[in-house]
Amino acid sequence: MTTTTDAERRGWTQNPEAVKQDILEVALSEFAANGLSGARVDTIASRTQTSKRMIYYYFGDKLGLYTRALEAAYLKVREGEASLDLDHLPPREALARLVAFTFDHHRANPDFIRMVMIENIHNAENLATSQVIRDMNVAAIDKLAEICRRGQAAGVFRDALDPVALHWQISAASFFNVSNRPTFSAIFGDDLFDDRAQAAIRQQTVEAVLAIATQG
Amino acid sequence: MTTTTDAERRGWTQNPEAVKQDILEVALSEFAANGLSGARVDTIASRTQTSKRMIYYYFGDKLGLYTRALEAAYLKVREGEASLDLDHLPPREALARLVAFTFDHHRANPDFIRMVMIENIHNAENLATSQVIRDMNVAAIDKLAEICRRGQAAGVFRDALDPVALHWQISAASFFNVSNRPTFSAIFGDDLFDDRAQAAIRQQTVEAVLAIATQG
DNA sequence: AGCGAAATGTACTGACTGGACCATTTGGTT
DNA sequence: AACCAAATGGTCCAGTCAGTACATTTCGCT
Repeated sequence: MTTTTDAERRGWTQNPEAVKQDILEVALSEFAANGLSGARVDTIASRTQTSKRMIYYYFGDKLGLYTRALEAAYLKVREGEASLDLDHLPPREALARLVAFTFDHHRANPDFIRMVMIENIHNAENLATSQVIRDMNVAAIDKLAEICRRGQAAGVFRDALDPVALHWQISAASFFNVSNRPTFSAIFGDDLFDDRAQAAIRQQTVEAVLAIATQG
Repeated sequence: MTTTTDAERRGWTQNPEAVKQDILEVALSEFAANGLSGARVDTIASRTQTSKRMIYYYFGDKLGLYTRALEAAYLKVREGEASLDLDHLPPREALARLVAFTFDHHRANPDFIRMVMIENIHNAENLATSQVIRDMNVAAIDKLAEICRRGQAAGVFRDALDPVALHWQISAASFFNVSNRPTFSAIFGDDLFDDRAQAAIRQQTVEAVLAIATQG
């Protein structure tokens, strides 16, 4: 992870990258847990190997730190998605796999979901300034667009099928499943969130998306 | 602040209910806009006809005010839903109408959506303590359960059809459409949120839900 | 016509919190 | 081996904000 092997002696050694990374990771979890205004810079600092001084040294201010943490969250999730290869599957199967994968992947990354929730509360003001994030996301939809193209060429998908609208459907289900779990289970109980029920929900979602995509 | 003439001074009539209502409405919009920790009690007070003193007099503390505002948001939305009568429609049409209505209704109540988002950020801790809200929501699903029952009796819906799981699907689409609009349009542009595109998304959602419900 | 409880106004405070300041150490370069 | 910029530590400050103390007004009830 870091080269802190010989750097562990004495109080501290200069290690800018490791310090930045340390701060970012703690900040991400703290912002995800408490929101932008709810998070405390002092708390972040205390959970770090370094000090508050370093936060301001590297990130300028609280908002700067938040923005970088947001980028880090997107980056981490998009990296996880990159491993998915669907080119060898026929269109319907590829789409089904993509939906199931997205569903599971969101479930596995609650911190990312929470960061996006928080960003939405703030009207995406900070995300809007990050070209990095926009590029990442536009790239993320390419995989889906390619599946749509193949499906239409094969005549199994509708002609009027907008990849963005389809992405919207997939995201809606996968995102909501994580973002609204607290209120949903407070009202209706936890039953829908155990592994068996989640598998059923996922299957339901796959079917719903396939129904939308399929040539009627 | 200003010299009080007799006319102005008369405005000082005791009117507890109106004062409470005034505070609640302002609080709702302020909490919805800025979140629990982001909202400022002083700002709420200043936008009110009354003073900060009254907020603490009637609501105890910030969290108490927030909880009451959350309840008010739920109440307002559930009232709007009550007007929907679907008993005279056949099951499939009733379900289609319910989905379309929910989609539009969520769109029309962004403050409610934002309050629920905020509550999810806080792990529904405050919602969990409010029996009022739980009752309201459980009642809200009755309408859907009745449609499911009729559809199954008529043989047009699947036997294994959980009303709660179906409600989950409907909510996911309708909620996400409002909650994630900022990030979504920051990344993919506003196109998906003009009236024409929204009508298409709504239709897509209706089809998706019908596909799930329909006897396969 | 006045008593008392409810309702309201004004001014204040104690704690928290983001951020700044100054001093010190490190490590590469000359 | 001296120097300097980058990196780090420790401490403090100035503004903000939730909440409070104290005083005053209203009004239903006798």
